[in-house]
Amino acid sequence: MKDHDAIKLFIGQIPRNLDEKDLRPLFEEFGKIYELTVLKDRFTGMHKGCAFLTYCTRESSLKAQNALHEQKTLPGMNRPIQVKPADSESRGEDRKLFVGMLNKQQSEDDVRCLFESFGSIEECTILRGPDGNSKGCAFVKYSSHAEAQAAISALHGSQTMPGASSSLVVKFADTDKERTIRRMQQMAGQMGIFNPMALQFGAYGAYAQVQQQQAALMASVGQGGYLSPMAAFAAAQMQHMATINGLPGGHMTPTSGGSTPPGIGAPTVTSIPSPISVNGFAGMPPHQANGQPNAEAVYTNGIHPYPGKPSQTTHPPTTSIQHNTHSAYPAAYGQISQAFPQPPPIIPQQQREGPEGCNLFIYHLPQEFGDGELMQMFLPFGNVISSKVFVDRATNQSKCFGFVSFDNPGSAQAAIQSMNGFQIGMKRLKVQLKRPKDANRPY
DNA sequence: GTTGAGCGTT
Repeated sequence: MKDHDAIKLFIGQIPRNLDEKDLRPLFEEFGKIYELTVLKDRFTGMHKGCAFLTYCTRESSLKAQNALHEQKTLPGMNRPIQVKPADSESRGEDRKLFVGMLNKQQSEDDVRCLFESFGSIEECTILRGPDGNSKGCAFVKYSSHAEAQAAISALHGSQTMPGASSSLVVKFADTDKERTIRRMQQMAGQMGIFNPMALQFGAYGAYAQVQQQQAALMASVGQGGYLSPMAAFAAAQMQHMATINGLPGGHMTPTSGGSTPPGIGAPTVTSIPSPISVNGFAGMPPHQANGQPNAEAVYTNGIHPYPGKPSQTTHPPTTSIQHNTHSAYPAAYGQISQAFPQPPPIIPQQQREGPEGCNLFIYHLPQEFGDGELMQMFLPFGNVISSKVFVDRATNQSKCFGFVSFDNPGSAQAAIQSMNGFQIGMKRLKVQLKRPKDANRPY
């Protein structure tokens, strides 16, 4: 075993013809070796002329470092051997902690008090915004990894500061690499790089797929059985379709100042869910050359007839799902991959609001709706750059209102036209432009 | 319950 505070060493300038067993004798005189690994090229497997070495004790590492680093040149090399803490070790990152969920009133001294019993603190900084206000987090650097680890064990989650929303967070600070990634993400967010497809392809896609299948099956609406949010919504749409087609049954009706939800006029209702809906792309309108959504294809819940597709047969549910899953997916994916030759990078949704006139306030959402369902509901009208259902922090329950932001005002207007007053269950959606923060002009 | 809180990485 190795000590918990042993140091991983980077060994450089070693001849490429030496492998682990050749190197061991060289290093063993300073102590027992815990691990020695020659670095090899990931692809070719070629010896890279360096290695990682971990002794069982910190003391051995230090001895080896002092005795060898830059001290001798191995046969065949023109530079002296390097023996130094690996990058992962002594950049400070392994003994530097990120502390979150602090009270914003807590000062450096307060934090020191909290952390000093676990080791000697080399550095303690509260993170502050430009205005000097604490961001509620800090960095604490100990003189050793072990001390830092001890602080994590003792303090992480141990208490909740007054005014903080959850318990104290104590963890190792980001490494350089992690920080770079974080920066890039922030930048991407600021530049408004957001691709709704990312969500489609991400975890939500699979979820939506199931939802859509359930919707297509139209299980017992309003009969007491639980319907998942999207299923309820999609089923509602279908009932709506039935209504406007003069078929019995729907209590979903369009209203709202004479505007009608899109999809009206789709003449045929069959039981075949569209390939797109089955794969979680329901509501993703075909985009035309002008980049505007094809409103006619929207909100048919996959019952928009496919011209040139002769099969209007009614399949039993299971069959239709399998049928679509297997045969139709490539077609849907083909469309997508044309639009995005490179798979789009998954960039976390960071941009909250769109430009003026692009942000909608939506009220009377079904209780079950989350961000994902909200986005699904509005995707047909354009590029949704964010969707947010307001949630009560205490109960985690939706407050039944939320926000959707588009990248252009036209989409927002189209969404208002179509969705304001749209009835779901006993409620009608209220869809309007979000009040600007500097709310001088009321809408 | 009616207009984007918050978990924050120098």
